[in-house]
Amino acid sequence: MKEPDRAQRRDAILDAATAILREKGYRDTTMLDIARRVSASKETLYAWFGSKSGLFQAVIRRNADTVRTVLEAHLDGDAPVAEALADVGRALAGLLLGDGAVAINRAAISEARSEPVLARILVETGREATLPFFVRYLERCRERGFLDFDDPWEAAETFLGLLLGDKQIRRLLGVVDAPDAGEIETRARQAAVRFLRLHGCKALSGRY
Amino acid sequence: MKEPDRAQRRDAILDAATAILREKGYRDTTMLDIARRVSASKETLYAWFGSKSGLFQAVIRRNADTVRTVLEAHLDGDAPVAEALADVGRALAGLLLGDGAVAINRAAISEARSEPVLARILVETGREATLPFFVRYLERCRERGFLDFDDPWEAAETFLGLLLGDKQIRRLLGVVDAPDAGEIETRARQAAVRFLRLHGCKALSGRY
DNA sequence: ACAGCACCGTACCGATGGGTTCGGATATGT
DNA sequence: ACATATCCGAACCCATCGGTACGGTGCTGT
Repeated sequence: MKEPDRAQRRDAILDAATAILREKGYRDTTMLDIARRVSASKETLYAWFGSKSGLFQAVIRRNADTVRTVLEAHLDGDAPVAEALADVGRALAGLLLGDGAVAINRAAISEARSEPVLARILVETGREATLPFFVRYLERCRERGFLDFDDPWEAAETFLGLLLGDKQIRRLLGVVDAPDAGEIETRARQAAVRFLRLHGCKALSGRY
Repeated sequence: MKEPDRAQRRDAILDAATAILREKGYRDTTMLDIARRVSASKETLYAWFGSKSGLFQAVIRRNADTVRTVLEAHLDGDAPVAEALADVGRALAGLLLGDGAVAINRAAISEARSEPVLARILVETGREATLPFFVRYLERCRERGFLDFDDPWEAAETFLGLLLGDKQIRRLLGVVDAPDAGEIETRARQAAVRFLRLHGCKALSGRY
């Protein structure tokens, strides 16, 4: 198989795995399911990815890449702080509360005790790869006198808390649906407003 | 078996189930494991609880009862708002981030897609049974002019977000340990302070 | 044209665990 | 002391699924 075909096929397999993961959850997603959906054989899946866990590690990595790319795009402009925060809040809320991320997080959590590989990959390529950008952004704002806080990592976690509340847990438990565009918008705005109320420099009010 | 013995035995079974759940996770906890630990037979387990799911529904219910009891105790005094918030924050953080609740939440999340029973019970007996007390408390504070907000449910979620940040998710993913007493203390205090900064009535500063 | 490789489809293996059944033991109530 | 109900322990049934092996097929590069 030629290289471009190969990459395309690999993407198709990961797409199928993602789709079935969303439909049935990790435990109930069998390698045969995935093989059938893309008209591949189990043998090929094992040849390419080694194991079920390996296949889903690839799924997680690919997903995390797209998330990271989207996120960084919102943090390198020089928009007013309130807008930048709302922007990143919108993106983050949409991604983390969406069906895809929920399915992946469920998978990682299901296996967290016996086989923490998925969880480790998820955290490494997700939070630990993405949050530093946000932290650096917050520090830049502090240097310019727009924001005030002691620990930027703690501030970042505060923003996450304000943005998500306990909605992410309820999503994982399956008792609420993914937020629509309207809810995402209000969550992002509220989080930005409240974060500024906590950490915005009073002296600069109105100039954010 | 006499009634008191029966209740005691039931408790022993639920204790064993909880312990093994914490050790091995839901999927890897077998009915035989539980039976052996309490020197019971699988038949008895099925006679009493119907199924594995039924047994763990009972585990969740019993756990939720103790959580609710603890929580309510912190909300009916007339301590200063800041102290009451810190109190409930301490209790909540200790419980929700502890090994027991983490194991239960993992179990519910693992089964959330195919068999949402555990998740439903968890939410019904947990959040939906407990949060109303907190919401009523917030409303009382608003009536007395100590707090200011539009929607008490949203305010309650904000408090949860400030208290937990994304620590609960990282706990579920197994990448951080349960917080020690010191961390719980600072989380609770910080959450209370910040919540008051957002929703405390300025006019009453210093009188909370 | 032909050798070689990758791939498909299917059958198979081994282990696991939920749930059921049954024989024998123990306790309860009369 | 006897009848009844409950419980233990072990064997059993059965479905599932990760992983492997194999025979057949089509594309690739020479």
